Amino acid sequence: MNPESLSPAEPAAATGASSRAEPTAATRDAAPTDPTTPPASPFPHAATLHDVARDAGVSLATASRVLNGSERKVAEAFRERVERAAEALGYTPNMSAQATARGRSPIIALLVADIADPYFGQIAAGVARGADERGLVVTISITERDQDRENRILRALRGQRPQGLILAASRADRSDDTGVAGSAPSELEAFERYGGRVVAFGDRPDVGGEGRGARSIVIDNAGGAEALGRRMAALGYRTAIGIGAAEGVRTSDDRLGGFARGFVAGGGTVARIHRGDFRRESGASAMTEALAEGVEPGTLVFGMSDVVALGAISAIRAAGRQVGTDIAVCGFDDVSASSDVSPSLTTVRVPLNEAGYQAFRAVVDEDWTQDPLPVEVIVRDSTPGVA
Amino acid sequence: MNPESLSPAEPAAATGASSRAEPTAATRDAAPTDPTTPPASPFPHAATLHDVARDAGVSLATASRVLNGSERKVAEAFRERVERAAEALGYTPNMSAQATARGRSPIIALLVADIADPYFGQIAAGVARGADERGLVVTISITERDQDRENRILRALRGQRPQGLILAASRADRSDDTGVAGSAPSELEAFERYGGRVVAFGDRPDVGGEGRGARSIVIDNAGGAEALGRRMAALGYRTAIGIGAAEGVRTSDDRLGGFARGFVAGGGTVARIHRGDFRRESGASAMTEALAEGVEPGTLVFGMSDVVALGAISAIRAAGRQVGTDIAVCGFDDVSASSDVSPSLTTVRVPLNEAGYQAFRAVVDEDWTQDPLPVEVIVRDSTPGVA
DNA sequence: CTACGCTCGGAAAGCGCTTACCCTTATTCT
DNA sequence: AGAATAAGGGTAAGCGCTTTCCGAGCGTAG
Repeated sequence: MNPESLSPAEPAAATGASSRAEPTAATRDAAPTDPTTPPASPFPHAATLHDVARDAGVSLATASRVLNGSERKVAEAFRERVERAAEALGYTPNMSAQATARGRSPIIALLVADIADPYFGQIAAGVARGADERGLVVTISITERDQDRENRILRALRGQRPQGLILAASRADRSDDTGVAGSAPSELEAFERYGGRVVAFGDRPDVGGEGRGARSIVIDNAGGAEALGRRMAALGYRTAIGIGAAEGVRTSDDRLGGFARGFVAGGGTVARIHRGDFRRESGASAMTEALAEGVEPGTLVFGMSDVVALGAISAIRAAGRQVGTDIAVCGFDDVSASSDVSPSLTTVRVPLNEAGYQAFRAVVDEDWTQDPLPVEVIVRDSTPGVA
Repeated sequence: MNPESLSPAEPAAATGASSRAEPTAATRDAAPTDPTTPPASPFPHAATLHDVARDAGVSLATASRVLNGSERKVAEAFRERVERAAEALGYTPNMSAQATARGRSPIIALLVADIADPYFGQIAAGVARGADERGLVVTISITERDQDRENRILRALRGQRPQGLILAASRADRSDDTGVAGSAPSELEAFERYGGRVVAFGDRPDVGGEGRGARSIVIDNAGGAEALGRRMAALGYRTAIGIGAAEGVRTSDDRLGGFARGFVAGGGTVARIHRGDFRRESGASAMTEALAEGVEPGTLVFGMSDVVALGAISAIRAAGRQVGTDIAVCGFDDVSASSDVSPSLTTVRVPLNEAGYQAFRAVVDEDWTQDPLPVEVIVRDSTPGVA
C-alpha cells in the first residue's frame, strides 16, 4: 500500500526509520545487526506480536486489536499494514500467552475411559466437531476406568484451567454410595467454582448445586432398553439373560432395568443377570459362565452394551452353540461393528456422535437445554424371533 | 524480609505482620470468615503461586522452586511451609502461565483423520498412554481426510506451540506429486524450525531435511501384505481382487503392492483392483462394483484395511453370496471388530497402540530409533482355503 | 470560536509463572 | 583471624499477550 494514499492514517513508519528502521520481515534470527531483534540461538522463536507491530510500525496494542478480535475499531490503513506484516512473518498468536493474558484458556478437556472403544471414539468425534466449529481445542485423557487414575487426572487437569470438562464414563455415572457423582466431587466443584463448566454423561444431580454447573447429557438408556425389551417379547422370546456391569453402575443399571421392565411387560422373564464390566472380554466370560449354568435354546441374551454383546456372541460360538436361532443376542449402542457381525446384532441405536456434540454445546453455550437424543431399536439377524 | 528471626528455618512470616500483614488465605475476594477458603466472587480465581507465597510467608521465587521442579535446593523448613500452604489453597500451577514463562508448552498435538475409526482410536490410545507417563497433554484434531481442513488445522495448531506434532493419516502418507509429504510442507517446516518435532505415520522422507526432525513411524505394510499374499496363495487361492484407496495413497499402494507380490509369488493372480478410500462404505461400494462385473466362486478379496474389508463383507452378503467358502475375504490392521465378525476376518495384525506409543516417544525422546513394529498374519474363518 | 464529544493510537500495567542475579549468612581454608 | 566459597532467599526482569487509560486530532453544536 503506497504510503502517499494514506490520509487519515499515514502511519509514522511509512515516513521513515523512526520506530521502524529497516527490519522488515527477514528479521529475527540472522543478522546480529538489528538491536530490536531477539537472539537467534538454539531455535529461532516463532514470530511474536511484537515483531509484527515493529514491522508494521504500529504499537502492540494496535497489532493486537487487529489480529485478535477486539471491539475497538482500527483504521483501515493500519489494519492493512498489520495484516501484511503478520502474513509476511507467518505470525500465529501464542495460545498460552493469550490464555494467561485473558485469564481464560481455549481448552475443553475430555475425559474418557478408553479412546479405542468405539463408544468413546464416537463421543470424542462429536466433541471435536463442536470444538472445531468454535476454534477451541480439546485435550483428551484416559481413565482406563480406574477411579484413582481418574482422580489423579482430574487434579492434573485443573492445571489446564479448561473452559470446560466433559466426563464420559467416569465413575461419574455411578449412583451408589454418595448419591453424588463419583469423581471426587471436590475436584469437580473446584472446576466449577473457578468458572469452568463440568458436563457429564449420565446424571450428575448434585455437584455444583443449583448453580450454573451441573449439566449432564442424558441418554435414555432405560427408555431405549424398555422398548427393546418389549420388542423382543413381541418377537416371541420368553426367557432372557442379562449381562451387565456391577450393580451401581448407572448406565448398566438403567439399561438392565429398562430392558427387564419392557420384557416382562411383554410377557417375558429375565432369568438371571451376570455381572462384569464394559469390556468385550467381560461379556465373553459372563456368557461362558451363563452357558456353564445351562442356557435353553430360544433364550435371549441382552448385553448391556454392544461391545459386551459382541463378546457374548464370541463365547456362544466358542461353545459350539448357534447365535440367532439357538441363542438370540441383543445389545445397546449400535457401534459400527454391530452391523458387521454375522448374524448382525439387534441393538438400540444411540446417536453417540451427536451426544458428544451436545456435551460440547453444554459446555460452551451459556443458555443450553438438552435436545433429547432419540434412541431407536434396531432389529437385526441376531434376534430372528421364535416361531 | 525480617532480618532478625531468619535463622535458616523459622521463616519471617511466622514472626509477624511485616511483609505479610493480615492477608492470610482469606484474601482475594469475599467471605472474610474462613481464612483458608478461597474467595467467592464473580468467579473466584483459582489460587495462584502468589497466594501460596504470601500464605507461606516466602517469596514467589521460593514458592516456585518448591512447587515446580527446580534445580535449586530450598531449606526443609521453607519447603514445608510452602507445601502446606499450597495444599491448603488447593493450588495447581497454571499450565498456560508456565508455558509462557518457560517458553515451551507441554502439549503434544495429535492429528487424525477420524477418531471414531478404531484404527486411529488405537493409535490415539497409545499416544495418550505415553503422554500420561510424562505428564504431557495431548490435544486432538480431526482432519476428516480433507486436505484443506488439514492445512487449516495445521495452521491453527501452531498457536499451541506444541512440543510435538503427530500426524496420523494425513496426506502426509502420500507419495505422489511432490515426493514430499502432503500436509503443506511449509507448515511442517515451520513447526520444526521453531523447535517442535513432527512425527508422521508413514514415510516422510524430506521435510526438515537431515535435521533433527523428519521422524516417522513406519509400519511394514508391504512386508505384512506380502506375507499375507503368500499365505493366501498357499491356502489355495488363485485369483484375487484388491480393494484400495486411490493410487498415490502410500499406505494403500504399499499394501496392495505387497499383497500382489506375495500372492503372485505363491502362484496366484491379482485380477483387478477397485478404488475408493478408507471408509467402510467405500469398501462396500467397491465390492458391489466388483460383484457387478462378476466374481467367480473361490475368489479372494483383499481389502486394504479391515474397515474396508468389513464393508466388502457386508456387500457380499447383501448380494446374497456367501463369505468364506464362496468368496473369501482378508483385510489388514486387525481392528477389534475383525475377530467379531462372522466369519471372522483373516488379516494382518498391526500393533497400533504400540505404534501410537512409539510415535509419542519419537516426539519426546531426543535419541530415538524406531523399534520395529511386528506385523503378523492372522488367518481366520473368512479364508477357509480352497479344497 | 470555544466547548464538547468522539474516534482511535499508544503507553503501560498487568496475567501467573520462571529464572538470572544479587546478597546475606554460614562454612571452610590458609 | 580474615578471606574465599558455598547455600539459599529475595528482587525483579521478563514470556507473549490483552486491556485500561490517556490524549491527540477532528467534527459539530452553540
